[in-house]
Amino acid sequence: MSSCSEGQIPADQATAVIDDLNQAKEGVNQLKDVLKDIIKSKPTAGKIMDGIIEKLSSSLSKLERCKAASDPGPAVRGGSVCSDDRRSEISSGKRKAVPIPISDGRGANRRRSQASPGKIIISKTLEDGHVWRKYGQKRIQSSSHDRSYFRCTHKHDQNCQATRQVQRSEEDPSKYNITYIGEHTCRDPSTLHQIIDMPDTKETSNSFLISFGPTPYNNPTKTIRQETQVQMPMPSSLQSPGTQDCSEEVLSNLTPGSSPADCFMLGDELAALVGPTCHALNVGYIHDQPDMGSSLHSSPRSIEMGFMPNSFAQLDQDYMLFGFDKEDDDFPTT
DNA sequence: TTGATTTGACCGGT
DNA sequence: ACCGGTCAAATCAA
Repeated sequence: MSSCSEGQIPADQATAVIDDLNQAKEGVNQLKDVLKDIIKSKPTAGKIMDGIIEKLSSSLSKLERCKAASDPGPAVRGGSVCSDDRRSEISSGKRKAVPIPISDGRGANRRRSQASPGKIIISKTLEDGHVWRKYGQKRIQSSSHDRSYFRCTHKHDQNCQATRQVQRSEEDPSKYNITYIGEHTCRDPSTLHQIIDMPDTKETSNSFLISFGPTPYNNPTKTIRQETQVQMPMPSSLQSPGTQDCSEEVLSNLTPGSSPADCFMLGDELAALVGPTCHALNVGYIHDQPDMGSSLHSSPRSIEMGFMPNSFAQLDQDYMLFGFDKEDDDFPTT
């Protein structure tokens, strides 16, 4: 994706793909939460999911840059395109161009623009696959709960500018309002060796191949194996959308084309299907449009997971293949 | 000992 | 002046 040039990706298509990636990312986050017990016994599973999240974040960042390049209109404002929003504010001329005074350390370029809200998510869990370091907590006037401020642990060693703000929901204190600002540009060293760079889209069409195994970078044809076969009937939650609460909702993702009803579902039956020795993981997707239902089927050699309309993923011990079919609506369903 | 969290201070934007 | 975001010393925990 680094090869993308200005205007190469239409803004609307980029928005759709970004939206899909965002939902895939959140789905993996929820999956990780659901499978936390399994992860304890099989840490590799957790690392795999961390790798997925990292890669999705990286792809999102790249896509958003492409989108910003092809659509430099005002809609870009408020997005998390720039990895360093403070610098962007300075470069835009709107903010005071104050270099960080080193003398005291305190008081250096404090406030970020309130017009850059970032992406707001309501979640029951604070876990999102990234390692955050809390750097502040404030009582906010408009809320009865304190707001916590987190930055990426790799801010200094990898100059990762991602931050998030966490606040308990006013309506439902069991949930958190999480505002993500900036994109992760870091790579967790614990998973770095497991991740290869995204192949150029010219070679992979609409699919992205991510390797989590020790497979050499240039050997993408390694046989996919499935140690445990699982039969996966269509979960009831996938057949009757809209009746289950979403554990995480994207409230503001800066992509007007997405529906508020879009969310990931991780039914208990799905979690129950994944045994402790199973390398296959399920992510279900619910959409309010019946003709864009989720896809989920299994075979002895692979398991395809319905993430979202026009997308799929294959997960194995060593590979995860994400497919984002931009045009075809006839991805097979069972 | 080292890294993470807490917390009051500082500062910029409104 | 007020509010909110960030810093960094102090403190805590592993």
